[in-house]
Amino acid sequence: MRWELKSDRPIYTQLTEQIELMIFSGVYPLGSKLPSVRDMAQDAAVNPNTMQRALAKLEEDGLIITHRTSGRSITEDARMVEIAKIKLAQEQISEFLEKMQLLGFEQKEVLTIIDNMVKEMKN
Amino acid sequence: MRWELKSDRPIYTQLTEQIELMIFSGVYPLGSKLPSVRDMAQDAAVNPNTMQRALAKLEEDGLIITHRTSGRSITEDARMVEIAKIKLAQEQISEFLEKMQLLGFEQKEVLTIIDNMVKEMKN
DNA sequence: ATTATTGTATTAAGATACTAATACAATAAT
DNA sequence: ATTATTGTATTAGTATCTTAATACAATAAT
Repeated sequence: MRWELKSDRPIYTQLTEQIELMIFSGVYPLGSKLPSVRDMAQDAAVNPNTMQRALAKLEEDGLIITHRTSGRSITEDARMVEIAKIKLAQEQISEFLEKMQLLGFEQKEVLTIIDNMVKEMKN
Repeated sequence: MRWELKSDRPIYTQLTEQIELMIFSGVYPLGSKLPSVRDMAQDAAVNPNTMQRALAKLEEDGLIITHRTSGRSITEDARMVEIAKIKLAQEQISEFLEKMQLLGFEQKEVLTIIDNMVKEMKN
């Protein structure tokens, strides 16, 4: 695994995102076992606690399951993954819309502007 | 002026946003003079430096002009205000789209999801 | 029963960011 | 010319967040 870790944001956040993506994309299939915290930490050249913190978030969201003394595994439940994906998206969107609203933009306006920006990017 | 200052985000950021909104909404009309840093700081119950930092951002964006020893005023240029408003929106949107992309969402998907969320909110 | 491996809790160190205190500089007002 | 008012620079204190070091606890493996 190639870890992309920049220093402009917390390491653990980036780890969480990247692992989450690996789950979404099937690098870690449903029900498969994860390496130990220590191994993953070493692989990412990071302290075990940092990796643990990254994993804790994924556990909160129900993506991975912890077996006290025999490691962690990805959930068997495909819906869980889908739900997590959508939940994540909605969190981002809500946060974003709130900001925009705070800045005085109507939701309609926001949609229009995004639509235009997306169209422009395609050129 | 009623300042809404929570402690979950930097004070200066919140000040900037609120002043910006006041400019957008005409509370401070084009060309009008702003109170002194010290007065505004006292009004918001904040250290002058904090208020100054908030104002610095607005100056960067060309919304306000500093007259070395005779205070600050709002720009006369209506386009400046409009540009600032759009710039602000685009910054937010870019940042947002990047995040979503990082999480594995296509821009089309993003538009669809937002569209649905906005529609749901209206119910 | 012992050992090795797993996750976890606690504490401390380090870094960063925010705010405040203070002193300085420039100039408009008098 | 003096004074009061303006913005600004510098420094320091405080808080918070992130990461690491270390020790603990539970149990699967032997």
